[in-house]
Amino acid sequence: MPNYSQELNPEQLAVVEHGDGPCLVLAGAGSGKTRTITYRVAYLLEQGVKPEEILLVTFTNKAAREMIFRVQQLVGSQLYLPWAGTFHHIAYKMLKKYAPLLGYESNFSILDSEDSRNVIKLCLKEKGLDKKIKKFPSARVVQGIISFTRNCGKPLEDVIEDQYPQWLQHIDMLGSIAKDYSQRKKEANAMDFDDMLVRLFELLSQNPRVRELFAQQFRYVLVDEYQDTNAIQSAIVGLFSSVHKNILVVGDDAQSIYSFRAADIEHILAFEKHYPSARVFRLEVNYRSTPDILSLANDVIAKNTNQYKKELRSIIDPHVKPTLRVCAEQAEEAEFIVDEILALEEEGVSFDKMAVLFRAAFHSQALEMELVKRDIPYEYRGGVRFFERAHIKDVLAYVRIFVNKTDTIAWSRVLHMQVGIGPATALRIISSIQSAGEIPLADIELGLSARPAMGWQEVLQIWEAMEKSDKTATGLIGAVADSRYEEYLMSQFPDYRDRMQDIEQLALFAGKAKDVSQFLAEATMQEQFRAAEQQSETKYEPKLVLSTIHQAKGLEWHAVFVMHMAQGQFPNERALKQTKGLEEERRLFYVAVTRAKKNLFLSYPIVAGYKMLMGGPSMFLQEIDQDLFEEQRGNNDMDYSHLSDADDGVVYESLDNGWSSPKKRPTSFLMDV
DNA sequence: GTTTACGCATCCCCG
DNA sequence: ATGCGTAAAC
Repeated sequence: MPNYSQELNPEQLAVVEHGDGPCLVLAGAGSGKTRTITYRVAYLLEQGVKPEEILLVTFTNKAAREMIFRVQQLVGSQLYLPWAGTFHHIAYKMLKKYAPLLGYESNFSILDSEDSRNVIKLCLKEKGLDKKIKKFPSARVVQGIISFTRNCGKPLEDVIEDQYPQWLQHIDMLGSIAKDYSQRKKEANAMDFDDMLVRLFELLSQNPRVRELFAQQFRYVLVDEYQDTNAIQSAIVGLFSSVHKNILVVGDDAQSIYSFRAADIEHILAFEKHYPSARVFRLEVNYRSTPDILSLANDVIAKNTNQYKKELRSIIDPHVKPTLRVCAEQAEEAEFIVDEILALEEEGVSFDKMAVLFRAAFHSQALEMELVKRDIPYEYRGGVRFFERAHIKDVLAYVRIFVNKTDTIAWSRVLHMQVGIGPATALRIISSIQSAGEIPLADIELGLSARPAMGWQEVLQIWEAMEKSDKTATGLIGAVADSRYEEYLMSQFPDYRDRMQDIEQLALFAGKAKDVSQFLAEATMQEQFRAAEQQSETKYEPKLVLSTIHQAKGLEWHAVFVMHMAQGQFPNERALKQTKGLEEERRLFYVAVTRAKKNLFLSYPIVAGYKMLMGGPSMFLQEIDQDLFEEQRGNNDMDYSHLSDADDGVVYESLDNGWSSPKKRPTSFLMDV
């Protein structure tokens, strides 16, 4: 059993030993938040609370795994916390059981965001909106509008007025598309990510008996990262704790950075209003960063007004002031970063103890070129997730139709893989299957001509192989892979060997799942699983981390570089147009600097690429106390006078392959049309 | 009528 | 890299 008073500081201890009732824990960056939660759980268990009486909601799967692991270490046994996980995991578990109450079959499919976008494309096409008759938002934008609306709990009109005023004239059409989209999903017995939350809320609010059952069971509700919850999540949490009122939320309003997916800082700020009897605790002792870094961080966040005032205190000895490096251009910024990294490595800081952070993914392009040139191993956090790779999704689509024959989205994917079957034939086959109901696939009359018929036969062969398998997730994947899929990959892609290896990894992952639906759900809900290729590396090699700031949240490194701190880039121009956008950008900067333990380097280029004038230093650099960092300038002083007449000739050109824009923009790119 | 091949725009703010 | 619109091929 842990020795609480010895292993926790007084602030943390107070939270852990808090009795009953609502409770808000404002946990600053690096203040031992995870530690506090895990000790709290251990404490509750020690008080005789049963594992199934604790609901522990986290933001990511990784956080859930880590907390479960650490609680296990504390209580020293193979403890099972059945209700610890992300909102989506918990929702899935409940929805699976109560699907019929909501009009779903319990074998419902889960659509990932690409699937859902494809359905929206169909809806748009149906309305004749695919042609550019009149300007209409793209499928991606429509998806964003619908998703945001559902998560923030406001009417569509409000969301469009606030966030998408340029589409106000299409408001009725958008509403109609949202309806069509919803209906298509329902017909396919499928839920998208938002449905997982919306349907759970429906289940609890419309079925008092179900709500009572869970609310009675959950004597203690704990929510991590509460500053990033959206309206529907916050409502769900409220329902779960409606009987015992033992709701403990942990978060840091200063790190609320997910408003683009409807997270709202107001939930944490208004917690006391919502739960008037709430006790508030603050964790302000920071175990991560030097005082030099924290002084800068505190000064950054002090510029925000909509927040709980906090002051992080360091317990570490001073080290060095943060550095601000003003660079002539992107290449020099990259060189500077690489030079510093090599110098630190020389001092014994290995590459994996350092990270370069940036506001937007493409900011790292110039740096990556330099890293390749200088032969520095790095890993880019981001890119296509394992379960979103095309070939993985192909195989999953076969498994999905096997589990849920009405999954038209998966069917469409399966059919389009066949040569000879295009959109028209696919549609015909899908509607035949839908109306056929329980009739075996092979018996369905389709009346196809020769070429499509051949493709269909191949699908049937794979289906039969799945029928003959042991029907476990691993067996089904094997059946698909052993059938014609390898040939298909071979015919389509030169790198088919790598792709087949991924599918082996998939089969391996499938071995861990309870049953096939569980496997499919896990696969779709694993937001950050990319382990396959990393684990199969022959030798472990420490790598420098490149990451967006969003992805860096919750992590820490010995040395952190925040690059591209130029006006227009960070704060991001588009983000500034949002209401309360500036404060969120500032929080993002705060998140970035609080990742650093010992060394913090800030940098920005004056020009980037060819003839592109950056906007000078970020306002975040200008507004803070200039004594809090050491400013350095590059050696090669350049003459920028030729750029000052940046009239309508200024062109935004990115450096390489990616996608350079050939069109001239009417004004500086900073205006961002 | 359907499918496929090919050129060109677009994806990039953030998960 | 991917996704689309268009035009040739089945």
